[in-house]
Amino acid sequence: MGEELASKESLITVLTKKQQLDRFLRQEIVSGSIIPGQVLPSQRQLVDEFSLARSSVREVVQQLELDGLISTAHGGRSICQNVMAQYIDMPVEGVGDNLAFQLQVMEARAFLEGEAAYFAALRATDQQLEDIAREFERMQVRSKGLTTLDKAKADLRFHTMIAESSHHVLITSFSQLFYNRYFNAIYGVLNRTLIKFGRYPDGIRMQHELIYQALHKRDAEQAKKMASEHVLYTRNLLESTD
Amino acid sequence: MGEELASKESLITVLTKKQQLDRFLRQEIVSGSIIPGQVLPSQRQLVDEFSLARSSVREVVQQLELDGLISTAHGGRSICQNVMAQYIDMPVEGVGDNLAFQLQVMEARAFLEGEAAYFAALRATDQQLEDIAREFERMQVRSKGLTTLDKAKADLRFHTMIAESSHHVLITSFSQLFYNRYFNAIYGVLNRTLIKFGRYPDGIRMQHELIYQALHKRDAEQAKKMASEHVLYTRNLLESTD
DNA sequence: AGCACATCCTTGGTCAGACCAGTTCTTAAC
DNA sequence: GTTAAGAACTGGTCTGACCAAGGATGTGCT
Repeated sequence: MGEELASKESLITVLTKKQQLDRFLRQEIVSGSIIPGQVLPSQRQLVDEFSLARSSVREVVQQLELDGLISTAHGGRSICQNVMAQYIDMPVEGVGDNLAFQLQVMEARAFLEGEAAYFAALRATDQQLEDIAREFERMQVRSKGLTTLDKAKADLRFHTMIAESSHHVLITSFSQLFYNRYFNAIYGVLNRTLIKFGRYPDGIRMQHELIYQALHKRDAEQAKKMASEHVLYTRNLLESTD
Repeated sequence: MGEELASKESLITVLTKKQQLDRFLRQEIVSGSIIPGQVLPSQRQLVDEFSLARSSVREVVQQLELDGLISTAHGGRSICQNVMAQYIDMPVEGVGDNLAFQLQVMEARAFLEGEAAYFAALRATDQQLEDIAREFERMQVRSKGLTTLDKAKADLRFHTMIAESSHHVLITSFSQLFYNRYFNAIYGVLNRTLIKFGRYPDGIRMQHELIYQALHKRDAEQAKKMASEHVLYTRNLLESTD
């Protein structure tokens, strides 16, 4: 019984500085404060901030690398890795133009956008909401003079910012991969709607606004609904061009 | 997969001393040169033998610990901690022989095998399909002279290869844990069928072949069906021994 | 003898400071 | 504006030291 007490005490014992650093970095990554692709604080910075020897900092950082959460490069900075990247390998090429495939992509995207918006509404910083608002305004102002490709990129950026604001490592990671991988498919959707209607439907602009408003009010359910509907709207546009 | 990359690298670049030490220690453990419970060379010994700084030795040793291969104790020696033992030994004694438990295991396995086969049909590399074919042939050729235990291991290996071919992290991870943890239960199934019928029923061999054929044709639905049926067949055999 | 206790040596854990070898940002020359 | 040299980073490794926690040893006592 004395042993049990002792073990309970061990649960209470304060974290060592090394453990604090480990927990801090993992928290930063998992919570989305450090987004995949962003750099981590340098080891020497961490030495100062956590009052540790660099050898100890290195052991923590090295473990993160072995866990696949970050990558280090001799001479360069340590970079937060996309945790999904190692698991996802989409081997098929050339399917970006396939309509059925594009429809599938939109299905997945509807779910993803919904989740991203949901968490973004809950967890986005005020700064991030401002950034999203600014990006949204820019999209409208410049919408006249843009090519379809630029439109697609702007659309991508808008949704990427929302995903990053979710502070959810899985959503951020997956959306990064997703968008990069299937940009062509998304671009194809915009192109088809342009061909069919001669211009981009007003619905898209309106939906973007509804999404932003829900985010601004931090109405998570509404944000999820709007984001999901937006994608499904685009999906239906796509299907109707068939 | 990681092994392939690592071995390819080793053909090109010379191993660093750190990598040499890492490989040496893992080899000692995996090959059984260092038996579970035995002590590892002290870090200072390794410093001398491999002409490394102790900080570098520590980084290697620490990784082994985090991989669960060894345990370290402040002031004491580092001790080999073979991972296999912890999974193959059943946590609760006698539960491996419990029929109801075995039936439950088979239920779960039916689902798992189905999913694994489904994704394997879609995503296995040609190399992996060849490996599975070769393993399948070996199972048949040597089937006469094998003990029940060897049979169970071969069966396990066959299904493990399929799971790994699924390229699906959840399936792979779970099946690894699952198989290791409930190996005894699976072994019990084979043993019961042997006791009841005096030999292994032909159905199993045939079903294995059907699974492989579906994989070879990359017919995902068929593969899922065959794999699931195979396990349910074994499950029914088990139940009929009651 | 057998047992308890203090001691010393070895071990793993941590630290500080240094050097090397790459990368990245500045800056000055063109 | 471009480009090339260099300064100022970065991560990777090394050295040598100290600390704290076993484990072994020896001593003293009963």
